[in-house]
Amino acid sequence: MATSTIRDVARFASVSVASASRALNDHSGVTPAMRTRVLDAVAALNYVPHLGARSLSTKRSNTIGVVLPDLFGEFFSEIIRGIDYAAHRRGLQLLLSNMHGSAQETASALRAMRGRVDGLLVMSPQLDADFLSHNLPKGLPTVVMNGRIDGALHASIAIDNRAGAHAAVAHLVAQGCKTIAHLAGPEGNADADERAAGFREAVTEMLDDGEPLIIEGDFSEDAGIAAGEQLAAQYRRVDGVFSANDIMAIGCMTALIEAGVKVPSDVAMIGFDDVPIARYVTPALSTMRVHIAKLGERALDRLIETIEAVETDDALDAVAEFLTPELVVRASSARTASTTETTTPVYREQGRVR
Amino acid sequence: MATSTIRDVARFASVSVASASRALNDHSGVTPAMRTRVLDAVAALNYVPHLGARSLSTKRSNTIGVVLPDLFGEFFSEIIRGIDYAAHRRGLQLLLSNMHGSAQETASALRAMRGRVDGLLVMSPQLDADFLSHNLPKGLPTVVMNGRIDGALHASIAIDNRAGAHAAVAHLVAQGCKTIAHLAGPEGNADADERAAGFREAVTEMLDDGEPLIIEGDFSEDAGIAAGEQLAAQYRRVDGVFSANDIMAIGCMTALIEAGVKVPSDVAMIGFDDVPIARYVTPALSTMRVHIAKLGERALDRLIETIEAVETDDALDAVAEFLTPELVVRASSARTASTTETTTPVYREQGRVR
DNA sequence: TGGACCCATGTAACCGGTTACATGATTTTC
DNA sequence: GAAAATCATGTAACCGGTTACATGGGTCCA
Repeated sequence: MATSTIRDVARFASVSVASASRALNDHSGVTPAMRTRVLDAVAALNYVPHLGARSLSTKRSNTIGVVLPDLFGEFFSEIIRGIDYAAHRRGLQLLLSNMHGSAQETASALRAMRGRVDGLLVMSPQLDADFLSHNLPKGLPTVVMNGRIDGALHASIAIDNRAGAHAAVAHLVAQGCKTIAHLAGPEGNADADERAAGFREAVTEMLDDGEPLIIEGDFSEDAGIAAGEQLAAQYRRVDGVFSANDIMAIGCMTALIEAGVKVPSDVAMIGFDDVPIARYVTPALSTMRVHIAKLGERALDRLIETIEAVETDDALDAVAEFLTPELVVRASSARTASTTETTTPVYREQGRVR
Repeated sequence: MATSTIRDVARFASVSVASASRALNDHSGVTPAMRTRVLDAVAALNYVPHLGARSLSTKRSNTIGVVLPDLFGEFFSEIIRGIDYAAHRRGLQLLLSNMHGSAQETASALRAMRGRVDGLLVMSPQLDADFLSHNLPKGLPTVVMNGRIDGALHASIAIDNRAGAHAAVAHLVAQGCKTIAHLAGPEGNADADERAAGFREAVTEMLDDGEPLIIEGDFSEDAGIAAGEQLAAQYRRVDGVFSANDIMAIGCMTALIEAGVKVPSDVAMIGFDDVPIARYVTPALSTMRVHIAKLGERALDRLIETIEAVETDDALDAVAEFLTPELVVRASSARTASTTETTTPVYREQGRVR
């Protein structure tokens, strides 16, 4: 049996489509009698409204488009979880589009959102504002997550990578580290670049130790392992490592330990992100916690604000908002029994798992 | 400036909307001259087609609806990754809907897909086939992942939990375990129930040891910790644990070790799923690997087959398909230097990380 | 030169909803 | 008791695309 339309319902109930529609949408001015007639017909025909058609006429889809780059595991699920949480609270659905690969593909992913969503959440650590504003369907409210906030053409929300890097370095220095290396993420990635820049600043500020030491990486575990092996071969020089993300830190730590280097006593290690795994490795990894889910949640909230502003014609300026990472001290960097911190509030693990 | 429609394009190019549409969709029988005129207009007006409108008339949305329960972390991201991978290959988008909570909500999530998607992927470890067939928009191709395959009303794909449980128990037995306990998942969850059933069968089959020992759990780390504490208090009786998922196994292992119980020599431990964390804990966790991403990928592939079958009016029967988990031996259960396995091909870790 | 045929283009209906406006019945008001 | 106001319901246009069918100009062939 073919699925039925509102006209079938109207015919079955011997009323007009307008009445059927009104009854279905709880409009005012509908007789109880009329309402029950329509609802009976709906039940009899097992009618389910066609939401595509509805959104065409109402210009409201109750759907938010989410465009993400090809993401490293934990980060991906957490950000989706956050977005989904906020969306679900408002009865919104998510139209998901991962852009594996080329700018070409990204452009088409962005265009494919036109007419299907009420707003767009875009995460683009490697794309610049130009590209975005050129390829976003005009008039579609958009919030950029974690991008380069060049032109401030769109509302955006991102991690305060610089502050995070500062806090991480400050922590290592407080632990007595004299020579700190940075295990960097892929060049061209906005987050990675900012973390490296923050590291440079912090090191020249807090240690008068000549050139900041940077090891190239790409956010992968293998890069961390390679770095660890390299460091182990010359480890006398370095007594602290600040990695641009957790997974590299874990790889690096593994390689160091395998080579007989003691963590944290020989080399203190701190990562970035606080992915779930960080708690489970041995020694547990200190890190700059980014509340990834909250980032997604907040991004969605701001998108809603933007959408509402557009509807009421309020001009809302494209403010850039930042989430400050939080220092989490675990075994991989804890040299002194009690650590005092100044830069950021210290979050202490509640125990349980090591 | 308001976004432009195809009629604007047609007017700008001084052609009919039909021609504009044909030119845009690469139909045959369009003069090169016509095509360029239209494309010029498109460029001039920065026209982006309204995909909602298009799918209303073509009855094709190029979108797949995905309805998932509120998922424990790793599983969620992996399954989405798999689905997304297969979808992306075909140029499909995903409309995501998590059903936190009630059946009521689930029903509305399912209905909300009507008219927005070409097919549906539903994961419902706790819903029965009745509920589904009653609430799925009629005529919408659907593949059920990991559900109870009661009535075989829909195509489905799931994990062969029974085989997995058998293999896990066989492995523990091969390691010399005499008294094996099962750390169970939440009752009512199809996967959990099947794993427990498989465990019961395997134990009565391989060990003539009276009543199978089952500890209640709920898939959470805390449940694992509680179980570990409980076991430690009486550990002489149990020398092997098969946990219904990895995260409970990890919690259990942590609690055991903290209580001075040696893993694997006192108690051998094996989990289920092979979430990424399993490799990183100490000792690394043996597990039944479920290629979660592949599950999602395969589900999407089958959905496409179903959709195509509907289009060509081929009847395609609702076959249930199973993915067999793979035994992965790591330190948490490796008592003998070389382990020989019979039930399932053994996958050996490539090294690197510990 | 005229009819058959081909082919590019245009006209208008349609997908399945919503809603502005028209209509006619009922109630209110003086 | 007639005019005005109110209100439930119906008619038809509209959202922005696609496409069946109509149209008319050009080519081919007798």
